Amino acid sequence: MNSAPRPVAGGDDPETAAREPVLRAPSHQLFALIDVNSFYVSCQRVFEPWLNGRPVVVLSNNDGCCIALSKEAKDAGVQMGEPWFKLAPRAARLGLTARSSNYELYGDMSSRVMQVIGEHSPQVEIYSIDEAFAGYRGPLSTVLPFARDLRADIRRKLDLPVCVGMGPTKTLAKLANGLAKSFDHLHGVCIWDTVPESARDTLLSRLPVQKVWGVGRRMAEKLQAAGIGTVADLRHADPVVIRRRFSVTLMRTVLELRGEPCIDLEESRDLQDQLIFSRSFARPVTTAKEMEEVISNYAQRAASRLRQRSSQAKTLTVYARTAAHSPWAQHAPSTTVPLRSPTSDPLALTRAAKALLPLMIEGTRYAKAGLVLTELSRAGEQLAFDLFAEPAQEDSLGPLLEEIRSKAGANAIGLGRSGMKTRSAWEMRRDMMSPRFTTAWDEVLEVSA
DNA sequence: CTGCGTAAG
DNA sequence: TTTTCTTACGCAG
Repeated sequence: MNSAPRPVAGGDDPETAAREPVLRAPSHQLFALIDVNSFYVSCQRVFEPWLNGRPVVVLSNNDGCCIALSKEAKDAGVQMGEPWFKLAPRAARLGLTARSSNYELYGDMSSRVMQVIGEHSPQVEIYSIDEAFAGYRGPLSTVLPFARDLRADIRRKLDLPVCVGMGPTKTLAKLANGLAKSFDHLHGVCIWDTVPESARDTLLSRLPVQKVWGVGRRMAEKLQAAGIGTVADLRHADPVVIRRRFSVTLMRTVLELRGEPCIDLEESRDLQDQLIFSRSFARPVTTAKEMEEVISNYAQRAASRLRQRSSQAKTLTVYARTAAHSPWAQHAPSTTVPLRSPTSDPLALTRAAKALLPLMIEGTRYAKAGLVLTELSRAGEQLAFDLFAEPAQEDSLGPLLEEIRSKAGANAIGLGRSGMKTRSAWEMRRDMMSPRFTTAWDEVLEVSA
């Protein structure tokens, strides 16, 4: 199912191949993995250039812990995931600057990055907010210039630093990207095929197996127990044995490490399987009244995401839970509500989400709540003979709310209690926000020439 | 099919 | 190894 087309060298068209057998340089299908260095930090720096060269961290929602670190912050000993309240006392001494995460800004910068990549390659798979795979075919001699040019272009157009790794498989492109990041003399670009054979094995026999894309901590432990500790060990392992003792996915990884492509470029996953909207609260929520406000708010934000994706949900799951290791009573109520017909209507979703309220235990200290929307379908497609299909009238509210929000801000309007302009106690803490430089007219960066 | 574990960034 | 959030996949039952 996931097997890739073998890379075709030169002309796959027999007629062409016969006519010019020697004129055509061998052409390889290669993969590039482009990845922005410390993406969130780099986005902040584009608009706050005085942060360049200084230790900077970006904090998770609620200003909880560090989710992005500049190189300088790493060098200063700041750890990924470190809670901000522990770091704050040392921050001044370290010269450390923190920023609340600003996903609007990152999302906007991300699409600009993807667009530039698209100008360089006809096949692009957006892999995450800051990473993309791109297909490349052409003679080996043009690969390095391609990668360098792509990197320089992103720097020139967006002022973002990226690393580019390339190889005959996605796994090797990932690996090469890691090398590009670790070795300064590579200047952010590494082509696996140009790494000398002798250097490859030395390199791989020093890399712990966990560095491989798809091998996490658990798998690394199991592999270690089987005597496979390094990437080189894994590459030399018998694929059949790996499939039997571990999994078919890991076998693909082994083959990919050997240069045999097994994982396709997925250019467009046109419809995601599910949409999750969940947030921890700045302060615990203990009453049904407050929880109603929370889930109404979440349902409306989930609805607008659904709309942005031109998608509709048939099923909604709503849950809340107490903090994982709190000394207080634990509770994790959750319920799944089948919706009458696929919808992205904020009213319908809000109504459904209220099914959580009777399951709550009044007085319990809930720390987080969320919605899971599943059985997604494209908006507009309706089941042929759905007797219960909602009339189109219910649909008109969503776009209206959207329009008002985009003009007046996300909290300008809402349904029921969630429409308050003043911030509620449970809402995210974002004390160190920088403006939304690229997406909100009233926060646009001012330039003085 | 559902729930759980693993992995990713 | 998590004090974040989101998505996906494989496996067991």
